[in-house]
Amino acid sequence: MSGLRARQKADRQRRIIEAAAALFRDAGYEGAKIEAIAAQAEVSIGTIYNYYQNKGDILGAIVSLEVNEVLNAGRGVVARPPANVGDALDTLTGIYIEHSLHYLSKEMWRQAMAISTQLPDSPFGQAYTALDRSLTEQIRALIARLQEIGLVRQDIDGAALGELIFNNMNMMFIEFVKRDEARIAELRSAIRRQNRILVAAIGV
Amino acid sequence: MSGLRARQKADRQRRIIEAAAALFRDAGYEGAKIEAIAAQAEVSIGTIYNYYQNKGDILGAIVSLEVNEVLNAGRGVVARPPANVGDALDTLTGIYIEHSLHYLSKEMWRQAMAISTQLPDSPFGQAYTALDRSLTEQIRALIARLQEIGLVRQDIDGAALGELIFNNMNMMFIEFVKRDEARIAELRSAIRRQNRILVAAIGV
DNA sequence: TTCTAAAATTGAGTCAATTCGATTTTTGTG
DNA sequence: CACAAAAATCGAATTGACTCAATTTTAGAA
Repeated sequence: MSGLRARQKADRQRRIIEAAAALFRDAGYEGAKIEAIAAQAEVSIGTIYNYYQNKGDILGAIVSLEVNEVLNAGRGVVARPPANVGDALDTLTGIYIEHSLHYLSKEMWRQAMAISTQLPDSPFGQAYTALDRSLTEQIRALIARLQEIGLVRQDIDGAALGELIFNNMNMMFIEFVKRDEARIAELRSAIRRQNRILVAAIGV
Repeated sequence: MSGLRARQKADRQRRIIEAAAALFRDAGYEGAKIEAIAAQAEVSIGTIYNYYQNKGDILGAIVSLEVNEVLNAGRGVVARPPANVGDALDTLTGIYIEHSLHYLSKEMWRQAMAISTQLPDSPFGQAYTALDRSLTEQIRALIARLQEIGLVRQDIDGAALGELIFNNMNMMFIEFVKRDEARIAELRSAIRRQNRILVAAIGV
């Protein structure tokens, strides 16, 4: 059986995440005091630190949920890509970007990115790096798929290309979340413009 | 005349920066307490906050010095680029990367990057964004130069290409400073490998 | 059921960045 | 030189993330 202790643990963890997500959304990351999260989750401050090493890790848990959803959504595109290199890249990129602000505000993204650079060895820092790598791998998989189909030249270094595309998209996304007034549509078209150079170079 | 007040101000500012730079280097960013910086600079805590909005801005002032040096070093390459697209990009990128750890440790870079994402509207956040833009502009200038010389095709969208190259390099640099064990040589060769795809595509 | 060790919770206390009102210094005017 | 306004300095008090030793709860053996 699943034991009382295990059940309580799962329940407390869920309450902490729910309380934190609500407060991050309403008050912002800085505005959400640990004391308030603890009160809302009906646990003590100490318990929160028993579950998470620091405030950033709580945000990290929420970010991971989001990015994993994005990765899932991307699988479909890799499996059945549009029959055109430019569209294929744009569709995958589009899924990433459109989903990105579903649960996380720009401020939450900024904090998450900052923490992952500041503390690359913390649990969240490592998880974030792993998520970035998964996204890179998914783009590489798309390119490999396009090479199989014959839409991308076989002699292209797919691994390097995938990383290049991811890095550029990611950097554009970072700039995007840094400017509150930046719009998703502009971000997508800027990335499309940059990818166009690559598309011309790698198509058969 | 330059007034007592103005002279004292400049002198205090210099002392704060010198004290902070020394302590950041010796104790790390987190380890350098504001109280210690104040003591070493022979000013009070309050005075430090009169000159800088927060601890991050002090680091920001130091980072700006460094990046401006890098930009200066880059001018020479743009003026007289190597007679080969791949080498031209590699030389400029190389200057950026080799200089980067001259005054700033990886930990200082991590903190600086984190702060610039976390607080994009703080004085340092805006300065950092401006520095990134200047680097992008310099790469664009190099490409424009290569187009003039006839080494890069005229019909290439130089602005988009420059941004693409900068974004990729910058993202690689971020990953580099996140891993203490990463080596400069590996970073450069990874970037060269990615640029190779572009070089093949844009050369005449 | 009773008891003990292990696991988990708790919140008062610590630490360091940042604030802010009182105090001091500089400037320029008469 | 004397003086008042402006500019700058100062550090004690505030704030909020995080720690840790004491306490409570659970598991499971006898």
